[in-house]
Parts: sequence; structure tokens; C-alpha cells
Amino acid sequence: MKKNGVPELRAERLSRMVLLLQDLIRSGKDQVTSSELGRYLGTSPSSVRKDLGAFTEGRTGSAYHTSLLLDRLKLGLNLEKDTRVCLVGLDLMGMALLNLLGLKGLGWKIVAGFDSRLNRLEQLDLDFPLYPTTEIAVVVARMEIQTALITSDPHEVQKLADRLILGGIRGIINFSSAILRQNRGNVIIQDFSPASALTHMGHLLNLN
Amino acid sequence: MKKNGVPELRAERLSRMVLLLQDLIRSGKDQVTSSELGRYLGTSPSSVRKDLGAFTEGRTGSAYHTSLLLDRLKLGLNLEKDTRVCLVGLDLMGMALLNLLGLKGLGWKIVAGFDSRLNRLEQLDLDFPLYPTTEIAVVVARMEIQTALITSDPHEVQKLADRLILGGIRGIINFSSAILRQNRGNVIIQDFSPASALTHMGHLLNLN
DNA sequence: ACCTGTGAATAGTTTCACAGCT
DNA sequence: AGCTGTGAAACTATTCACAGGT
Repeated sequence: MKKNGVPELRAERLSRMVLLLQDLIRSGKDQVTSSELGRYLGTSPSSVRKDLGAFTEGRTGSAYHTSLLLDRLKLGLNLEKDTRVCLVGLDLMGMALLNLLGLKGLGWKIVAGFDSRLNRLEQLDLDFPLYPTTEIAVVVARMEIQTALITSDPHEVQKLADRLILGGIRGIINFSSAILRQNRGNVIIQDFSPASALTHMGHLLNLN
Repeated sequence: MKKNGVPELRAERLSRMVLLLQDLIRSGKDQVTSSELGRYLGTSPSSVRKDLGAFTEGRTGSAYHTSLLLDRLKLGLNLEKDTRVCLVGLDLMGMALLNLLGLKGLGWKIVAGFDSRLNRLEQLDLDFPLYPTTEIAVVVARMEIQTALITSDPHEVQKLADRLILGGIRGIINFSSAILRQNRGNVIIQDFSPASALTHMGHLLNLN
């Protein structure tokens, strides 16, 4: 996962930059400087300029044009076409994600849901199809789903991930506190557990 | 946020290491090698060894003792005493976090909740006190709350963050898709938005 | 035989400083 | 005057390679 355009850390900042620019545009700003951007992203102005270097064309002297820059970023980061996403686990966290990510669809689309509790599947009425977790591999393959958001119980997360991989998934974002084995096939696994975030914060605070 | 013991990226991996070790211990493993750990964390064996360097005492030759290592980590990362945490926003995501983080309390304790909808506060029955968001500053100060998890509507997140900071909060984890201004006082602000995570994943996948 | 710990080498990232544009 | 773009310098992180333990 190296040398292929944008370096890893930069890519992460740029993803946040996309959301930030959307925010700024929504609030009516159409110019923005590298130091303003840095203030939001927690980086130095020069770092912001370096990050954006690949997405501007030599025009120096004045601040960035928010909407022009956003377009360039979306194009340059290949965010134009929607990724097909599934939700694994339709408990509270699953529903919360649906609520947060379901509507807006900026570069993604939720196309299926999975849960191991059959009665849970029956009682929900969503605008995408729902399946039991036993069918993960088949459905992922048939619907050509690229990314999965896992919110299931830590105990079964590794098993579910294995099924997703079997079905040919390309990326997994793991919200549970279980840690998944990496590098299976060339699936990109992103740990995104609130528990780690809090642990990390606890450590930062106790440095004092 | 530099030179104070553990370097930034390492600290992040170590937080995940803590959860991982707990997992491994729970599943009965009492020894583990640097390559096994690396397989979970997505890093090389030598990187793992470097990361753990500060938490072992020279004993070379055989694999790590899971529980001994965990104890050392918790001690070394200052995770022994609980951080006092509040939830800002008691909608779906807030409840999901409560469900995920409320019980186990490994280094933290949820001590208060805030929401701007008064009727929401009335209809909930939780085992910590709830307050309207107008009282954030006062309550944070009085209860000496150190960390906040914000899950509120993007439009009001910056305002709520400002109140938290006024109350003397030390760390904020922002789950909303709004990007907060950084470096206000010396509060540590951690962006943790699922929307950025998905955007980032979309980019990684489209590199191909 | 297989493991960790660690200095040295390599690779990657951020900051500096300034030329050049508006 | 204030901004970006960018090479060069400074800093940080990762990998290599092997000494030394079990």
C-alpha cells in the first residue's frame, strides 16, 4: 500500500479536507488560505500547501478557491464514483451509522445489510435489502460490494470478516473493539474502534 | 504535543495493542511473538519490537508474556486511573457509544450526558445525570470532566465544543462530520468521523 | 531453531525560507 | 502586504541485519 500517487498520511488529511471544504462552501466561503485550513485540520500552513500541491495548477499569489479546489480533490482522489457499501450488524451502532451516512452519500452508497438475528431482519424496514450473515459471501460477490462497515459483536467479528473476504470484499472498516488480522488477501482493513480512540485519548491526557 | 515519552504514531498503535492483548488474554493465549502482533496491527515485526521496547526489560530470547506485557503497557501509558467522560448528543450515535463503551470501562467512566432537546432528556433513564446543553460549561467544570464524545448535529458541534472548552475540558473526540477548529487553548481534539473514514477508504480503493 | 533488542541505514514527513504572483 | 509553490534542511519513523538469549 505504498507509492501510488498520494502518501498515506497525506491521504488521510485530504479526506478530512474534502469534508471541510464541503462545510466551508455550505457556509458561503469561497476563498480560503492555507493557514485557515491548517487551523481546522491541526497542521501547519506549509503542510497544507504541500498536501494541496498536487491539486492546484501553479497559480500562486492568492488564496484557494473553495469549490474549485473541492472539485479538483474529488477528481484527483477518485471520489467521483460511488463505492458500494454494506452494513454488517444492524444493532444500535449499525443504525447510527446508517443515520449518519445513509442519506448524504458523498461518494458511497449503502446497498445491503446483514445481521445474524433473523427476527432483527424482519422487524426492520430499510430501503436496501437485508440478509442473514450466513449469506455474506454470496451476496457480497453477487452485488459486487466493495466496502463493509462491521459493527457486530466482537466475538463474531473475525468470522464475519472472513466471510466478507471470501466474497471478494476490498475494504473493511471495523467499528468493534475486536482487532482483526490484517493482510488477508489484499483487503484493506481499517480499524476504527471508539474504544481505541478513547484509550488513545486517555494516554494523551495523562501525559500532562 | 511532542517529546513527552511516546511518539505520536507509536502511541496510537499502542492503544490498539492494549485492546488486542486483552482479546488475546481472554482467548487463553499467554505468549505472543512480535510477528503475530504485527499480523493483527498491520505492521512489521521489527516495528512491533521497537514499539514495545520501552515496556520490556531486556529479557530477550523468548516471546512476550501477554498479561505481563499488558500490565506494563497500562502502567507505562498511564491508563491505570479512569478518565471522566461525558457524552454530548444522546441520539442514535450517542446511545450506540454508550452501549459500546458504557459498561466495560477500561480506563474511562461515563459520568454525564448532554442534549439540546429537553424532552429527550426526560424520556431517557440512564445511570448518570443528564443536562441540557446550555449547562455544559458549568457541569464540565463542576464535575471535572476531562473528555467529551460529541455526536451532535454538525451544525451545532462547534458551538458545543466552545462550551466544553469554556468549562475546561481537556480532550474532545468528534464523531460528527463537522470539522472543528484545532488548537483552542491546549485542548486535544481528535477527529473521529465515520464519514472521513469512508472517504479515505473510497480513495484507497480507487487507487487500485 | 526461533526469538527479542538495538544500532545503523533507509525512507518518509514536516518545517523553513524565499522566489514569484496578485 | 499577503499569499502560494517549492527546493533544501531538519526531523521522525521504519526497516535491516545481526548480536545475544532461551
